[in-house]
Amino acid sequence: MNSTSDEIKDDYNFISEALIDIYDQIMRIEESEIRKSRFKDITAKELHLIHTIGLHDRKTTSEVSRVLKLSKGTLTANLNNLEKKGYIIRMINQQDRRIINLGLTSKGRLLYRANYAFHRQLVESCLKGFDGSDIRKMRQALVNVEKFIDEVSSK
Amino acid sequence: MNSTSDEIKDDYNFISEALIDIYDQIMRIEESEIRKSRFKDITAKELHLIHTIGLHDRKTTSEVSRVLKLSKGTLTANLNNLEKKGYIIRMINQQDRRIINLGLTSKGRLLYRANYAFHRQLVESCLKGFDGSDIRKMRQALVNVEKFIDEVSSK
DNA sequence: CAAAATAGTTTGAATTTCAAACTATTTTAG
DNA sequence: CTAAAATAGTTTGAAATTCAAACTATTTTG
Repeated sequence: MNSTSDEIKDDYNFISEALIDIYDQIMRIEESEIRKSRFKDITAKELHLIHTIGLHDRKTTSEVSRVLKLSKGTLTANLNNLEKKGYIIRMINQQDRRIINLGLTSKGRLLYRANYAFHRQLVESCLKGFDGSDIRKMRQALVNVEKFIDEVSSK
Repeated sequence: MNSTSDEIKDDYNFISEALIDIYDQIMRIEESEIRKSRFKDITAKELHLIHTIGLHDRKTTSEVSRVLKLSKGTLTANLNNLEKKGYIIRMINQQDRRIINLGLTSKGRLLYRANYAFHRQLVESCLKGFDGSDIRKMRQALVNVEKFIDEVSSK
């Protein structure tokens, strides 16, 4: 297929505008879907934190605060909330007792999987009708964005 | 090109995970780039608000709070901040003097354009090496996500 | 083994948010 | 035509979120 430069420019604008709107909406819908389920006490931010803690990684508080770019104090507060609500557990590392390893409770793991399923659904709907080569393109686009982000942040 | 079902499944996972990370990073980098420029007093949220107010729309406070899903009180507070910092103006609507129409000052318009340029750069880097038909696919993917979001929110 | 470094928590202040009450204005219904 | 209802936006007070700095407990280093 061929395209004039103007048509492509128009696509760029469309994509740029759509991206801004879509992300906002996804965050909102992700939270509201979760709140319709048995996990009514969870915010989008907490979802993100639970996703970062992950199923089997036993990450430390410092690791998580570095990844999420939250101060250690803020993360402690967030973890207290999630612990109170029964989603996460703190485990003292027996090799180095300064360190807390983080894990999900069974409730936390259920939530993780529900959220993961939602993301999958979203990606599947996004790529509906795409073949293997289309999907590879999509992947490439994301790699490009990651590269762009790296370049901008390291300059 | 041909792909096995397993390869495709792997791509789905990659895309799903990448999307989660990327959004977070974009927000952060967007703010940090803006803060390196003459607009040092602006947060990512304020950037989003300025984008929503837009260059020429003269939206009302209610419209903006509906779009951004912020309470009217919260929006009033945000607008006060941006007004104090010289980015926006409130204009009393002379047809209906209850209504405030919102506009950007020249400083606000400069910021809008700088942010817009950043988004364009991002999208351009994302689509580097893509031809017209690839780009159309990309557009389709976003339309698909929008449709998914609409379906989920209306069900 | 004492000093420095590290992991995580606590503290106090600043910011952001919301819902509800409030003010000003316009629309509606009798 | 006017009193009541509705609407647009602001104010208020409380709750939640965040951060940096001080702090506690533990481990590493010299």
